[in-house]
Amino acid sequence: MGGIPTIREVAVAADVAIGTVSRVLNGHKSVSDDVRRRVLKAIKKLKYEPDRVAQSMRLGVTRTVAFATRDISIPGFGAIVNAAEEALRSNGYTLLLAMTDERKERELNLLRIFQQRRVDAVIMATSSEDDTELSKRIRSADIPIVLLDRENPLQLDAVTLDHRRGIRAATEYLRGFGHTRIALLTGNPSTRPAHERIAGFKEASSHLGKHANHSIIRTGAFSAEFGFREASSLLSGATRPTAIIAGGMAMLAGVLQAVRARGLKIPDDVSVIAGADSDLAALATPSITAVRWSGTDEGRMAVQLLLNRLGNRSAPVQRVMISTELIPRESCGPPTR
Amino acid sequence: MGGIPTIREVAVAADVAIGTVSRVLNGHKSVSDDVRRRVLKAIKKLKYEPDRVAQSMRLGVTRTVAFATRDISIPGFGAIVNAAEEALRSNGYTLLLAMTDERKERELNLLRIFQQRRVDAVIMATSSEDDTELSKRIRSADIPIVLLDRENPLQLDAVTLDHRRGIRAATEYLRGFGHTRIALLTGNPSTRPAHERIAGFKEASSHLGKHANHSIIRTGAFSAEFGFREASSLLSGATRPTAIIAGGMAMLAGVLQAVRARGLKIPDDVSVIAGADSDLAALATPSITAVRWSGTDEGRMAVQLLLNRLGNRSAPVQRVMISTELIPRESCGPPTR
DNA sequence: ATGAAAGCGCTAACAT
DNA sequence: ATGTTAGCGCTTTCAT
Repeated sequence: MGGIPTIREVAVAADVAIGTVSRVLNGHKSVSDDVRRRVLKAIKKLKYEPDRVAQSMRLGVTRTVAFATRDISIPGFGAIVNAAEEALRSNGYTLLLAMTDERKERELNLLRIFQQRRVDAVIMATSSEDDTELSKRIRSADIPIVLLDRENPLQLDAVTLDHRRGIRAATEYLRGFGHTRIALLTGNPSTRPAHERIAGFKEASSHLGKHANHSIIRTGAFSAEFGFREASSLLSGATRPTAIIAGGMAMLAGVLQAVRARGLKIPDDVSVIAGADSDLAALATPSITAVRWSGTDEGRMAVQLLLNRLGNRSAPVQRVMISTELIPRESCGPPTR
Repeated sequence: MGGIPTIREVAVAADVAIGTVSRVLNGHKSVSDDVRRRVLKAIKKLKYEPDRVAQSMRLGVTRTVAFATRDISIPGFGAIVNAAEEALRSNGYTLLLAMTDERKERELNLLRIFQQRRVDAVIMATSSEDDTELSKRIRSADIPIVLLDRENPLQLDAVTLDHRRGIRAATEYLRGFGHTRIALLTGNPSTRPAHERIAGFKEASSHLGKHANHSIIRTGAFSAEFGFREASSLLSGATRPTAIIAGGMAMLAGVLQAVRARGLKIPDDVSVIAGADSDLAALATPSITAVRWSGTDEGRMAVQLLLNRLGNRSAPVQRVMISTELIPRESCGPPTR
């Protein structure tokens, strides 16, 4: 009584039964205009707000969706989350955000938390697609899960990115300048964005004879640190690559740093392509050629799949691929050695 | 029975009363070892996970905190949210994220949603500090609110940033090169980060005579678009500024774009300072001098204040200011006209 | 140490 | 058209 008003207080104030208040709240037909008015007035007077927790409990749905991502501070993820939150909110859902830090323990832990909180669905990019424990936990979670740029487990809905085509285009673009010693830096090949990039990279070189193909592939992580480390080691080697593809969302910063630390000029000494677009790529001097896609579409589509799934739990698996395109800028030119 | 197991099923499986299961779950002392073992076994066997929704309902606390920000895709906000989520999670809380889009309607709407969802507290940066309707709603929300880089309403806890000192240092730094025609671009002066930047800017010029001070201040928004628009107009004017300070998180990109579009060189034609650090500032060529602070500290501190408040609702208002520093890089030099 | 039961705020099924 | 009530899953008080 002193605290937050409940439906009961509204009922008393309007002199009706609580069931009637509930009916008004939920727009049921069979309520007389007079009663409806009285109830509405009482609601306004008491500043009553329905308790979504109680509703969740009663209804068995929370209208809450969890979004688990590696690290929201990575440029690019923000746009996805932004779009997802907006799509979710306009459908009456609320977004719950959690960082996985790309650590399996955390993911497992988060899955439990999501389960306990009874979220209606989750959107996530797992750290690995072939860890059996993780896969098992994911499949046995009886919450709909939409994978983000992952395709395993296969029975899950997923929105993926066409990295393969993007990196193939990037590689062909570099070959067009005459590059043969091209390095691709990317993440753990057990995740889709890494192995698809590798696939696209190889496809672009498949017509080449063994002797003409001096491709270098370094895998490990999608991070800026990894990009810096690998680019540094590559660039200081005797037969350094004439072009580098930074195959990760956050990787470009590390690669640029390494290039700069070695006093090299882009594109004169080394050509660079970013596997994901960003402010940095667009506004660096020289600007960096990049593989681009719409993070907004990605986030929106994930929510779309989710909503579909929530509407029909037994519908067939949904798979949507977001297209990518190469945005040529100033960071590529012919090799000079 | 077919679905998710409840405490009741665990009780049946362990052949005890549900109250006893609850006691085991919550680590109460008075449970015999034998019973505890049986209960634990039943929990494991059934893969029982306590329902946090039911707990919330019973306990009147959700262990959920809402974070409302303008746009999570703005570089800089990610780090804050990241830090906040981590701090929150390690304290058993879950983060609920929502975008305000810097629109009052949305903020009002979000406040309602947060109230309905019975979040325990909210962290937010409001779009305005002097809108009476918004202020009233905020003060009347009976949820603890921690302001982020805002200081009104005054009765709220807040973590603020020392923009004043940062911009004063930036301005003095530019004056040290001999600049007199310096432009400050920043957001709506009704918000703290804008008026504090303006204050710092003015402080750095206060010793100057009227005739020697050709400062230009343009306010409106913190966005890249605003930065682009204002920098463009300033740069194409007859008496263009010799230095520009981009006083907003997302603004640098717009300013750099404008400079580039006019074919101007930094720092030869115009010196540039960013009011917030970013990958872009650090790795642009030339790299951009920036006012820097720790977003991680900012996010963590907000959570700290929240936790304190939750521990004592009637404690005095808490105010913490995060320090800033100027990171000199390559984007500033003497004016050349 | 453990069981029984009330009750958190709500919706929906059942009465009238 | 409206009132009454069971019950969602849990914690806690009160018995024993």
